[in-house]
Amino acid sequence: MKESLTGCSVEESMRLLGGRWRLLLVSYLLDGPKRFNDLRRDVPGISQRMLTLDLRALEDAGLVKRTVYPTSPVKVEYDLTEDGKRLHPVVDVMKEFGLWLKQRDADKTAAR
Amino acid sequence: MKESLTGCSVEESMRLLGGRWRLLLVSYLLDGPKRFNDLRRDVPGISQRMLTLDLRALEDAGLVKRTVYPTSPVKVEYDLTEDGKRLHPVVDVMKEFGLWLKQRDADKTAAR
DNA sequence: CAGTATCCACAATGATACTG
DNA sequence: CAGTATCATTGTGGATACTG
Repeated sequence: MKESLTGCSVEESMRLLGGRWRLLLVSYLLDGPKRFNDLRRDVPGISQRMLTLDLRALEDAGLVKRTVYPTSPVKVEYDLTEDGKRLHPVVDVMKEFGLWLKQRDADKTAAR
Repeated sequence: MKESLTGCSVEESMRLLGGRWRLLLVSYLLDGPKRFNDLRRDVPGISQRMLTLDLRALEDAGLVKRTVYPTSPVKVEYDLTEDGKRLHPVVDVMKEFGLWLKQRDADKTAAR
């Protein structure tokens, strides 16, 4: 394969996952299936609107599966698909970098 | 101040790297130091403005070092710092996922 | 419970022109 | 060559109210 394609695949990933919440949602879904309001609780700060939009985007990308149980009131479960589970290493590496970054900046602030 | 939950470090990373171009720029800088116009060529589609802004952001985050050689005309080199090189695994994993994603979608399109 | 529907603010990005 | 400056457009996210 051409070299030019490899660079663009980073862009490709970021286009899908680059929002503020998407990868974060995925990181919670790695624990197992979750309901809508579970995710609202897990991700304090996200609005209903963004939660819906990002879940839809992940669903459209085939990374998340939405299951509706026709109880009353309805129960909806979100779960990673097999494709979605491919994000595990992505989440891990982002988490690790984020932790390091926060630690570094904490040290920087402390040193001032 | 936000809570220091593990999940939030994913958010932390994405806040810094979540733009359209930043991680892509880093991926090219992993090859070695590059000049401004090298990067413009490497990343077709990026505007001068965004290239400047994102390089500044990465510089401010301590991930990229900017070196000016006082020749005429001036030569400016951008290079990853040691901290910036910590992004290598991030880039790798994003590249890998992006490649897989493009391949999957190509197959999907072909099957239509 | 799990959403939609609106409306709005602001950030991100782009286009174009100009400069030391 | 390596940028700035300015303006316009698009995208992202938030607030609030409402619904089956």
